[in-house]
Order: sequence, then structure tokens, then C-alpha cells
Amino acid sequence: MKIASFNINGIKARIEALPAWLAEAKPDVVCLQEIKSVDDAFPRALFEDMGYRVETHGMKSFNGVAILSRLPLEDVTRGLPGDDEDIQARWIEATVIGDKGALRICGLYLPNGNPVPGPKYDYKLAWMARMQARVQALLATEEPLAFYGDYNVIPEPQDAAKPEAWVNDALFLPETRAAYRRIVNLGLTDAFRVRVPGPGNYTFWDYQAGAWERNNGIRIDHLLLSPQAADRLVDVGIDKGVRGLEKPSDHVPIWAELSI
DNA sequence: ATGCCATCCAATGGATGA
Repeated sequence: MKIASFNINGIKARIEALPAWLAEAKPDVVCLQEIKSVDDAFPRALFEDMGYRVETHGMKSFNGVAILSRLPLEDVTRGLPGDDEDIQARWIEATVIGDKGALRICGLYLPNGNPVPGPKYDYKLAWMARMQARVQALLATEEPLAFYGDYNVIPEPQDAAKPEAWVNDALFLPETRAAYRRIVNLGLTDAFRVRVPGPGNYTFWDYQAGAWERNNGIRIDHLLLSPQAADRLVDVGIDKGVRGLEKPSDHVPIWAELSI
């Protein structure tokens, strides 16, 4: 199955670009971030008519995640465990039923965290600790797992065109990268990085200052796989061309083909 | 650079993003 992650920066603004990419890329499952819509306002029928089941976890104005799937979904849950006070819509899980087995997929929109220091950065680090606990709990099942989404983390200097510009940013601070490594080091595989070494692979280009035209990008959207899912990894890619089309998101889709 | 662009909501600007 081909599974993608795409931060669309608003479903209303991407009402043409998202279906166009789906028709071209034909993913079986897509994790969306920043739908910026309440569940009732999400244009479900548009995607159902294309053959996708639609599961949303939205809120007014900001954040919001969703899973679109042409394969059956079971046991959909919403929200990242660990803080009943947290009302931000950033986490959704579902079990996808493939031809050769099941995959538990978690779609996530990890907090940005800027400015640093401050409550937003504290929230980011606390959220990452909660995610670490959730990943650890799921890994105990020894089932194939996929954690797809916008991590708002630049893992290494080679993941930014200008790493020096990010040294004081919440996406690249040593404490952020260490928190990200604590998650990866539970035993997850960065599906893109194990297949494509080297610099120059980005998933985000700012709208400002001609970042796209200058290829001033960063790699912050990641596909992390549990050992049982990584065993099934067939191919990966970043659909970079989407960034140059009409009315694009500032992120582009990233995908992996798994033999499941 | 501390917001050059974009989005959303609501109001003719503010909050947010990365």
C-alpha cells in the first residue's frame, strides 16, 4: 500500500490542489495535517466520491488532522493520550486493512514551538514526551506501525538548506532534536532517510522571501516506521513538484510504499 | 532580520505559522 503525509495548510484553500494531487499520485492512504476546519465543515463528499473513506479530527481555525483511505479502516481514535487539558487537534490513529495484513497508522501534527523560550516551546517538548510514551506503548504490540506527519523537527543539519539560519529555532534546537531522537531511538526507522542519503531533500519551503525559487527548504515531514513496518518498506518519495503548481501549500507530500 | 507570504476568522486588522 502507498501511504502519504501532506500538510495542506487549510482544506478550504487546497480544495482544488489536494484532489488534483490525489488523482495524480493515487495513494491508498493519506495523513493530512493543518486541515484548519471543524469536522462538520470538512468536504467529505469530494473525497468519498474519489473512493476514499474520510476520518477527521479537526478544530476551528487551526491545526486539525485527517486520514483518507481507499482501504478499510478500523479502530479510529482521536487525540494524543497523556493530557486531558490539551484541546489541540494534532493526533489521529487508525488501523488500515491491507491485502497482506494490518497496519496501525498514526497521523500527527507536532507543535511548532516558536517562540523560544516560552509556553509554546514548553508545550512542544511536553507533547513530544507524550508522543514518546504513546509510541512506546504501541511498539509493545509488535505490530506494524507507521507514524506519519509534520514533525516540525529538522533532524540534522543536512535537512536544511541553510542550517545556520535555524540554530535558535524551535525546529532545530538541540533540545528539540534530542527529544526527536528519544522517539526514533525507541526503534523507529526514518523511511525516507534510510532510502535517500544526503542533503538537498526538503518537504517545506516558506512562502516568503522566494524560498521555493531559491530552494531554501527544510525536511520536517517524516515517515517513521516500527521494525515490523520497516521490514515491508519498498519505496519512498517526496512529491516536490507540487510546490511549483497553482496555489500550493508550503509543504509537499511525502510517501512510502509498504508491502502490506 | 523577527515576518518579506499565506491562512483563517472576523472585521477593514489580529493570530498563527516555521
